Amino acid sequence: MKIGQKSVCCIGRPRAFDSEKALEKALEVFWRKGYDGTSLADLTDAMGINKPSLYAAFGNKEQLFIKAVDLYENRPNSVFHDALMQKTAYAVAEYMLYGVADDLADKSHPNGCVIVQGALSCSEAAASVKEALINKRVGHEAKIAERFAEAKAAGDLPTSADPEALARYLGTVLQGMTIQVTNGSDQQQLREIAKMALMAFPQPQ
Amino acid sequence: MKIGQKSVCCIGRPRAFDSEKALEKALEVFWRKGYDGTSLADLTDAMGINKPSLYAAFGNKEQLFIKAVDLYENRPNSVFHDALMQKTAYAVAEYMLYGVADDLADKSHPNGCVIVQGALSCSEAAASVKEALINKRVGHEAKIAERFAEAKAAGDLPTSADPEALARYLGTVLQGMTIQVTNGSDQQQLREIAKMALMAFPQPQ
DNA sequence: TAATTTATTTACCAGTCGGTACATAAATGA
DNA sequence: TCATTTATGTACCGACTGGTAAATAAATTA
Repeated sequence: MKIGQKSVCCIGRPRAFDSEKALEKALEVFWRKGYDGTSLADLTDAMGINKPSLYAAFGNKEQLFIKAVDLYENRPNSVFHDALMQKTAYAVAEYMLYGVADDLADKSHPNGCVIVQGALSCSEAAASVKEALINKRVGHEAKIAERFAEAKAAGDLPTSADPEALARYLGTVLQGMTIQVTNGSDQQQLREIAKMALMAFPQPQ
Repeated sequence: MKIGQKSVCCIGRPRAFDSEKALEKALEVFWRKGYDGTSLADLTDAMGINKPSLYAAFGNKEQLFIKAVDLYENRPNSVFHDALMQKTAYAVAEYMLYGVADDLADKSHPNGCVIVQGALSCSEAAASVKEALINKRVGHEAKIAERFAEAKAAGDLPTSADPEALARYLGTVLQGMTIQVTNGSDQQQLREIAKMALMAFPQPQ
């Protein structure tokens, strides 16, 4: 609905910070410290803004967390979406296992996965956040199961295969790998785990 | 060093609570809420004592957590120790996977594993607790690797087997299963995961 | 009974928690 | 220039954080 006007954007004083970059900073803190472990002071320090700006732009701590996790899910190099587009169920699992291994080993961002670690055990104040993350994890597994069901219909998984069980197994290994990296496992070790996990997966043909 | 005297125990006013039971209550709270998510008020409420008693008996929040986790590790029905005593490496893995599946499905205690979830992502105040839990997880895997190395020497694992890689894979699946149960997986589903994970493990003979 | 030792209760500490009221600053359109 | 709108900085809110000082209570030994 662009109307060729010189008005930059909106009425009122323009915000002095980049909303997206501030959200990235917030994500990094939540990722590192979890929801309960992150204070508003941690957030405003990292984001370079003060509390009223944070509340005006993002709602409150909980809504900021959800927005940060949404950003996390839609990261440009998200392994998840690319994996689902592989040609066979085996290739999907393989892409996801090695892709996550490589991503987890990447030291340019905090350890692990914010969806797994953000609010695993938590205070009552974080209960709704915990539930939101559970829904995301379950939803991801459901999408994998759906992809495996397609593969089964397409004939590249045996008729005896259980798409949901396969998805749960794959999810289990991926979630376990996020803990392994916190334990100190490096890229090679994570890829070894991926390789072993694949041995339990129905081979193509 | 029992000397047959009628003195019950010690000098001074006796404590009015059962130290072990209070510790069990503390464990349950930490298990459910994690270290950051648990407040001293949560603890004193659950333990039925007040703060000065807690501090006199257990030190501080951090020391109480460590003591609670020690209690957790030495639970009577701890799968871990029993698993290591099985006759073959495969039997060790099998016992551990199915044992953990059953234990995780047990609704008489909080979900998951306090060693995995207690301080995965956490505040700076919990950094030392996080490190202690990492050490425990790594230590457990090291004991499994040791057991697998014995098995390899005994000839019940192929000479090509890598005991440490096998232990890491097993640990990964077990840790992933603790998250699965929080996601809502039931006993049957956890046992399915255990079954699949075993398919990647070197078969006996 | 008196002195000693330890546990409990109450009340409190400074610091931090998530969140907001209010005054001011910077942009807009009229 | 002026009213309007939105963002910012400061200063504050009550509630809660982990932790403790001090008084009292209950056991011991002498």
